[in-house]
Amino acid sequence: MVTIKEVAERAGVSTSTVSRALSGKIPVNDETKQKVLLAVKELNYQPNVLAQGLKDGKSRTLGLIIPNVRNLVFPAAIRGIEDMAKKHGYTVVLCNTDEDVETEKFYIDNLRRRLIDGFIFSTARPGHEHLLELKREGFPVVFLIRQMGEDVDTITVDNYKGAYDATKYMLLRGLKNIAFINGHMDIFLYQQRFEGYKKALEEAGFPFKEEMVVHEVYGWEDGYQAMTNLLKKNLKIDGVFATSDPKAIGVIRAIKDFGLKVPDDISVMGFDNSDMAPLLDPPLTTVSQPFYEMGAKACERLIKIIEAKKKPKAKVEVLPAEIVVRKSVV
Amino acid sequence: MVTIKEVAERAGVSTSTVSRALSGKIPVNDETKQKVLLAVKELNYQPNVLAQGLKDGKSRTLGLIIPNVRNLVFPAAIRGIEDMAKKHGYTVVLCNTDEDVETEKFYIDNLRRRLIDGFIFSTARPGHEHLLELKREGFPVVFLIRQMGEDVDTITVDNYKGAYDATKYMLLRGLKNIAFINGHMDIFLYQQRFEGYKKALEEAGFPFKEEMVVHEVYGWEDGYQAMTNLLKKNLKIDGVFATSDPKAIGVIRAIKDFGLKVPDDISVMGFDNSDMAPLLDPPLTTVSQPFYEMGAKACERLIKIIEAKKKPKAKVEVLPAEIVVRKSVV
DNA sequence: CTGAAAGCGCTTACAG
DNA sequence: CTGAAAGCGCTTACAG
Repeated sequence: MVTIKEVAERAGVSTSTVSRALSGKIPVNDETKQKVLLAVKELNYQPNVLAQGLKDGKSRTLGLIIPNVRNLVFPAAIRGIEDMAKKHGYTVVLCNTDEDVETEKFYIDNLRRRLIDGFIFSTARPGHEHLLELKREGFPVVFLIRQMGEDVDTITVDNYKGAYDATKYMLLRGLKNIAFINGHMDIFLYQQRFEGYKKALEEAGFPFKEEMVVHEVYGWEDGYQAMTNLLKKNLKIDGVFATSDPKAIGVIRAIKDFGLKVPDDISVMGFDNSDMAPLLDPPLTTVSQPFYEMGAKACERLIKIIEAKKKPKAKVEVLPAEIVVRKSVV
Repeated sequence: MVTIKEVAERAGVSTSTVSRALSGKIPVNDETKQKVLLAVKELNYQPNVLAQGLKDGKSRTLGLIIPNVRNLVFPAAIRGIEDMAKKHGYTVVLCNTDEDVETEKFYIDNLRRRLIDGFIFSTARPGHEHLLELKREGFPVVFLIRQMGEDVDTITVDNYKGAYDATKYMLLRGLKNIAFINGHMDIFLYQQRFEGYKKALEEAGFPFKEEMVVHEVYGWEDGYQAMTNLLKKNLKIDGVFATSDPKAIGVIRAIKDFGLKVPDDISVMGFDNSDMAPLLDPPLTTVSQPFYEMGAKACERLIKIIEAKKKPKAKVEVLPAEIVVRKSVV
């Protein structure tokens, strides 16, 4: 790699001048500048980012910590982050934790040694209070999708209203016995979705029934199992609200395997509007989380925090969660 | 961050000694070593990776260049790479190019300035000869999934045999009119799959027909369109071999929308065995590429190249592509 | 406006 | 075995 020294020699100036001509922050005589720029071009000089980083303690690198890239919801978010990072000259390091706290801590440590400039986490949940600590230390942190309190900048969706609207929509379509297949209740967004569901039922005069609700369901296999169990209980279910697309996929499969039809016999509502939703059979009616935009916003926010002179006050940004009507609800 | 200087002071030795005690490569008196280790522990010292990198020109970071994370086939591969990188103390930067050469070059430049140690590319195809150049320069490079010649280390799958076997399998199941929905023929693996298809047909005494083959199809929308066009031509198709799972998804959708059944009226074979394949309706019979393992192997190979004293000769590793029988073929 | 010098946090060849 | 010094490639306060 060609270094600043070689450029300086070729341009007949000191390395300081080269540095200044390139940074643009400090005035340099125009003629000198031209000489430098010429030498830079001729040698195809590219400053060494590690050396720059060592100087000012920044690496122009962002850490993205998620449970698992293979989860349907992340690729779109990653893309949003990536594109925004690129636009601002940042690079992003991807880390999968499988929800494991130790793995998460390992990555945080590891990346801090690399002078990472900030983190985006999609892993917030009880047991991960060290993330709040990181933020308190003054380290740039943004939460994406999952929220934990109000003290960390967060990009999320209106999970309560999304679930409320979805349930109400199903009710309006004439469904009367709507089961609820939910995720882990220690994750805030699943609490909110549950609240939305309950509220809509209540307002419609059909208070929710314990036996129609299953929590702690994760992924499509689990969703399949949960739905199969429900089906066997003969509860006259005519609709299911699955609080994620993967769960909905398992639910639909279970209904079909039980010999019933979606939506003719049982309607299914998902949550996520992941890339797969339109490809299912029937195409999935679901609540949309705009993952790409959310990722882009989270990244933009993080960069703003990193580059701010004084840290702005944390803000939780709640985007609307809208129903995308397709074919899985009557 | 605590620096090596503080550790040295606390342990009452020089920074050189701290460095040596930690590296382990150079002998240090056992007692001294213990003092150092204690100080390291007490201060929770973590060496600054940027500073280390500046010294030996390495960053312990790998660049992964793919067309798009949102393509179904990549998440599993990424996970394999990630897990292996973590095991060896490397970090990976993810870059999406959308197949654009300029974007790819931008990332390569950008990452080289960050002293990236090596690259994994899943973007090889004509027009990307600069990747071969990179390798020729002595830069550690591995190709994943897509191959381009024999001069770069590559982890791929036996695309010819996979396609041959899949076609033969369909033939054996009694199918006689098998259409072929293919990707861009400038990508080597699509050439190979096409060859495999032709060979199997030929051997069975049904030489392939031009009107049954569509090239340049990308993604499920395209697959839908291609299949719809084929269907309208009334070619008595009883089977379709789509050379990627996304295309197969579009093909199945098109067949259903045409009022026909899969596999009763038309069988569909995919290629990839992506995470979605078992979730389709019907579950997709497809040729398996073991993405996770391929990613892990590519990463392992890259690290081996990076850490080798003298560069090993490039090797193209071809893994078997096996048929995963599910329900989309009679 | 420009150069020489110091320093970012490490590692390692050179002495001892 | 250990320390002082030099150096990795930059940037920037200090002089001029």
